[in-house]
Amino acid sequence: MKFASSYEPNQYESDIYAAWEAAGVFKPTIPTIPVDDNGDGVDDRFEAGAFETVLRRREQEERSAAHDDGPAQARRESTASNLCYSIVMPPPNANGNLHIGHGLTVALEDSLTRYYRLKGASTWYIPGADHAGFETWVVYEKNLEKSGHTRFEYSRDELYSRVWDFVQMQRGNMELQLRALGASCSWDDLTFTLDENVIDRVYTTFEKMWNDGMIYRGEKLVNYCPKHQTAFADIEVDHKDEKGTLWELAYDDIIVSTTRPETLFGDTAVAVNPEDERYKDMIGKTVHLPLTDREIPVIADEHADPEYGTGAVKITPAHDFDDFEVGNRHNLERIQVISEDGHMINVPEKYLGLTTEECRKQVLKDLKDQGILKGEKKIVHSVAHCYKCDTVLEPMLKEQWFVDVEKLAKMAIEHLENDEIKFYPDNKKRVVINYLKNLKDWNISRQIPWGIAIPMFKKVTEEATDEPDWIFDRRTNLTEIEKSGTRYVRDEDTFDTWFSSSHWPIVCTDWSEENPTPYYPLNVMETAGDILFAWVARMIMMGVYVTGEVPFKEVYLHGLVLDEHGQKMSKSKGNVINPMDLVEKYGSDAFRLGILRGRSAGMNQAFSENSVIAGRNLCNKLWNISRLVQSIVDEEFENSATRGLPEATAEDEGASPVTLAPWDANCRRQTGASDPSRESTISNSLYTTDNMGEDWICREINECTKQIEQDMKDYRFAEAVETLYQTIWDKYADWFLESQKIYRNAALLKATLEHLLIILHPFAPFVTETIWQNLSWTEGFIITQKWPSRLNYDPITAEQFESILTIVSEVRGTLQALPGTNNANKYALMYDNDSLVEDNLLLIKALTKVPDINALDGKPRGLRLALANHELYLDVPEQVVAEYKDALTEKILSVGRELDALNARMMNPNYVEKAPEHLVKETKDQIKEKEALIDRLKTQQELI
RNA sequence: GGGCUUUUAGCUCAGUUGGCUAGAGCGCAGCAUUCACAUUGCUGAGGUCACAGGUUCAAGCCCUGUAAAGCCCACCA
Repeated sequence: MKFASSYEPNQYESDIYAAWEAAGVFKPTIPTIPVDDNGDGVDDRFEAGAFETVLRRREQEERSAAHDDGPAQARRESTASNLCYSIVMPPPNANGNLHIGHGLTVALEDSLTRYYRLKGASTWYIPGADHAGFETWVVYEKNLEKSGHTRFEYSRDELYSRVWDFVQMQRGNMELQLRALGASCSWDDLTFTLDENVIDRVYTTFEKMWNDGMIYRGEKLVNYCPKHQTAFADIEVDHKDEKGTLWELAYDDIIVSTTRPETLFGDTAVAVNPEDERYKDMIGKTVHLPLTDREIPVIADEHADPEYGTGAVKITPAHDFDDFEVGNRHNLERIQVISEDGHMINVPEKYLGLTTEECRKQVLKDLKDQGILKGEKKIVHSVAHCYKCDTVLEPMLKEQWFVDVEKLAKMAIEHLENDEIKFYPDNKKRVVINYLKNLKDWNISRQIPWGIAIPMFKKVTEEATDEPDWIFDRRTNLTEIEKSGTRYVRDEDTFDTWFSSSHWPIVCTDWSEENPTPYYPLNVMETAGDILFAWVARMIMMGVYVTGEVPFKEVYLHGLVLDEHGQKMSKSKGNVINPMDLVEKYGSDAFRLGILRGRSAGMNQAFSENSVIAGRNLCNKLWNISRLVQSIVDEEFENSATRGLPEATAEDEGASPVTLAPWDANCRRQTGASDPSRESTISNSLYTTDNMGEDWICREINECTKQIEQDMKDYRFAEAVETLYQTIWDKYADWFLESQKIYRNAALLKATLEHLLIILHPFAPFVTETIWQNLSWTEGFIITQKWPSRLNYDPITAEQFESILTIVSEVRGTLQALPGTNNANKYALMYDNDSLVEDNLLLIKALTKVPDINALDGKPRGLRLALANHELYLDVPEQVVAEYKDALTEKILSVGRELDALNARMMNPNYVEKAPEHLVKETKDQIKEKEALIDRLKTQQELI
């Protein structure tokens, strides 16, 4: 016996993965770089006919799902991109560990990759690693502080190289974990977000934008974390509702409302609504700013809401986003009173150097003493927090680089409205368009060293020349450069990580204008729904801007993986599930099957260990199915000389160049091959279907395969897994294999098992490959097999088998319901004039476990089964039948209720008139059947 | 304020263009045991499909409204 009695994933998974990797099966089969082997000056990948066999298969598929073809579609027709399937991995943190979300991502992406690989595409699943700018920086800075140092002791370049070393030391776990999850990605093509080609591409884009006038330097308010001393993009800000106080302060005759009294030193106006009668007379006058000797003007601006607070608002353009806008409209001075490390500056001596919090207390005290504080109210308002350290963010006036997004957004919207990207779930497309329509200019400067340096240099001002103040230059390894005799120093800031990430599909596929690749646009972008704006929207803008084409044809967004009670996982709640623990405990396949179960696009959904256990059970079931099938096939083929099994012709074989030696009894790989004569017989056998169950299982497997094809097209992973689960377990094992214990059909067993293994492989790669190798019927890896074509069967016999299923189920149910236990082998079954039963005596006997099945001799006796079309009796003594009487009455009643409902439907003239004909006919048939059934049950009842 | 999503069995979810006598897994109850598999097999219980109206021969599905839960964007002096 080659197979152990249960499947132990840990014994096989890493070996299997290593074998795949060594054989190079993860690499795309169509080259990713241009080739011109025939020397005709044309990129061979784009020549039609180069991959005829694949193309033919593709065409068939395309034809069945033909849809309108835009110009881009037409251009790609008959080119290599038609045969390619590309997908990039959202890069996990290079020096981190994978969390449950990565587990889901890999399960989804790798299932797609493996499916399309089996379908014959040249698949390219491109792995990535993220330098995780801010995250990594925070961790590094914490370490630095622990060792008693601060970032200010080092230059930017020193810090960069220190973090680089730090990351290198920590690296590697993530890649190992991706392997453990079975990700069939092309490791040679792993892209790190700080790779040279990434930086290069980012600089090229930046230069293009600079030349196009889309980059500007501006002093604007940005959200600034005083602790981390860096600015954030709007999208990185965590808004939280908090309780606060609204204070009312008397600025002479006007009472203003504020939540931030300490910023009053930065006030340069008081605004009232132009329509507000209360303050009309004040407009244009000045008021005294408390605690200072300044006078500030009263201005009219729509921003002041007469309904809110006192209707008058102090304006601090340097420390509030709305006030900044008001300041711009009225040309107000911006006075910065809070420094970048959160202390008071440009304020009277008394307050100088206080933290904002200390200052607020002092200011309130002084205002109260002077009678200026007129009132306070508790309110709830939303406050911006640092998403990393939870510090309250300070709106800070800073010179930063901005991208004018108007053109970018407009182009992206055009392509989106042109339906060039299909979204799953589809409502997200509208959400993205809406976001892009309201997008504000994008602050791309970050004040952290760990990232891509902004390639801008500032003129050293002492030297007065006509040269521009800022110039673009790629030499960011230098802090200072000279150009046209003028000295320039490098801007110390780095790019917002999303600026470079937005190039991901371009850099991963190595697209360039000179060498467009058939792998761009990607077939699908699969990622988490919560980075729809930060990443997906930006990739679309950047893709269109750089390449003129959308970066991907479809977007699949997954939701959050919640805990088993639908709660968000968090360290503080202690409900975090580590995917690697589950892989360790139940195997990679079990994890993948478990996490895909019950999951649909865009939804935050619960996940529990139970679903992984269900997955593990399926793997074990499949393992044992294979064990049984192999034992039958082995036995049958040993006698095959006398049986004369037919042989397949050459074109039915799926030859593959890679071979693995089979495992021995201890599931370790042997060096030698197994008996070649036996192997060739098995691998060449063709099947015929000899009985109804065989036709039936072929039909069911075909249905299942078709279903999976549709599900994969629609990204319905959970449904695909569900279908497989039921086909393998309920149909193949519980019915077909049970019947094969009676009628053995080795060639069919082989064909069907291989078929099932292949269609399960995208979801459970390890167990299917392990079994494939153990069976060693067909050469090569399962991962590179062909997606199976339909099995041949006779539909009429397949349908007839359903009757057997009904009979067997009814016998089992009735036996259970009869008084007493263990009834199965007590009572014989009798049939009257029923050829279906007569022809399948052995099978029915085996499935029902009744001791005997006989033709009825003489008058009917015993218990008649509740079957409309079959005359079957259980040979039960009258006394037992009498005890069963209540159950029988209940059955008659329940069938009667069903019959009433059907009759009511037919009594409705509108139904008969308007419903489709086939439904009316169906109802009529059902009525006939129910009537017959009731009739039989009633005779039975009278017999008692 | 604007937008999105969800509500179906004890739990987690399916239910695709209306044809439903509403399904699955887990859980629960009963029965089985030298069988490929106890990570098993068989049988069963369990649902006014959130609520109220409407359209239709027919509504879990379509329309209108209500309620509850969750999310996103904007505002919040």
